[in-house]
Amino acid sequence: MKNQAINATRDRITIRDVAQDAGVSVAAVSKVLRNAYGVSDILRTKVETSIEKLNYRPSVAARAMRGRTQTVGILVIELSNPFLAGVIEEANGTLAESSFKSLIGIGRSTSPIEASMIESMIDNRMDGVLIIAPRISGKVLERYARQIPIVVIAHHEPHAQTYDTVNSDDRRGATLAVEAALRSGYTDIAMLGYDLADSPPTIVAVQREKGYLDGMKAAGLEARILRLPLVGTDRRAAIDDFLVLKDRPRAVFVWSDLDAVPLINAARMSGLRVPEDLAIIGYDNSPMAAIPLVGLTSVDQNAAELGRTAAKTLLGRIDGREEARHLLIDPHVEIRGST
DNA sequence: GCACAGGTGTTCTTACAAGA
DNA sequence: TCTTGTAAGAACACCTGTGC
Repeated sequence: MKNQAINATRDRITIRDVAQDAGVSVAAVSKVLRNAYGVSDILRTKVETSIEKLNYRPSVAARAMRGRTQTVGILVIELSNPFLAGVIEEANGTLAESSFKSLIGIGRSTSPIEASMIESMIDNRMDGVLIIAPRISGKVLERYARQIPIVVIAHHEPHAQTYDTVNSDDRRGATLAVEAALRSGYTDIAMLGYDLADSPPTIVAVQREKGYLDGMKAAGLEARILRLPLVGTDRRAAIDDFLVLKDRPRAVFVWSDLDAVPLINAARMSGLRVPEDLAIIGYDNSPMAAIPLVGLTSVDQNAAELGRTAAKTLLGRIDGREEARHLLIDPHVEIRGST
């Protein structure tokens, strides 16, 4: 086993092999790789020919010893949320423009797994970590951020000192949803949230509840929050129960399209007319909400802008910026048939 | 046998000297 | 002045020697 490992190391093509094949020094190869000043076209051609011939790839581990690996970890809560795809795609594209590669880890909505993933990213000497909607506490993130640059999306912690946050203004977005319902003539507006008992105060759902309460208070209306079971559990029965409530509201703001899309589907399947019997507003403006047969009015938190801004913020951290930044991106409501 | 310190190997980068 | 090479250095894992 040990011999195999040694052979694997020796079989690897190194910068020395390239230098020997091209008939130049190791330093010359290093300069070509880094596109450094002072390299003639002839030398560059020689080196590039040998790199291609030997199929050489620089060792990330060895580069890490000198400083950067040019890799960034992206840690996501899960992959079933279609909204996240837009964030990841834009972040990945922005990082690629700066020659950084991104590797994705899935936290599966549990703090220990998220912590383990972050530690692996640190151990693999990644240059930074982009975390989307973590369950892990801000205190723990502060600790990790002393070891590696961290930017967090969908995590409201405006007082964090060692890491940056980039968020949609979730509180404002929820207020906009209430205002959109009011403009459509609804006054009996409830919110469908979920059980926040074991959730940290930094999660987006908490901000969205505050925004809903702000909107209802400003309109002089009574707020009413109904709760589904925890995210990750089967909530179909709870949605069905909501639809047959005797005092079912005329309009409902749902904390996320993750629940709003199943709700609109269940409502129609049970014979309810949307929006005539029940108006529904979601949050995220996920691709599913935009499908004409779904036609869900939803708060758009601009996934592409979130991903792009977060990636740029992380690159700034990697470049040595030390003061924390906490950025909010303006949401807007995308009106469709469900209201 | 264990802990500790120092040495060695690995891969790449960088400062600076030398040659055309 | 531009191009290239040498030597030193960085940072880690692993190895070896020494003393208790």
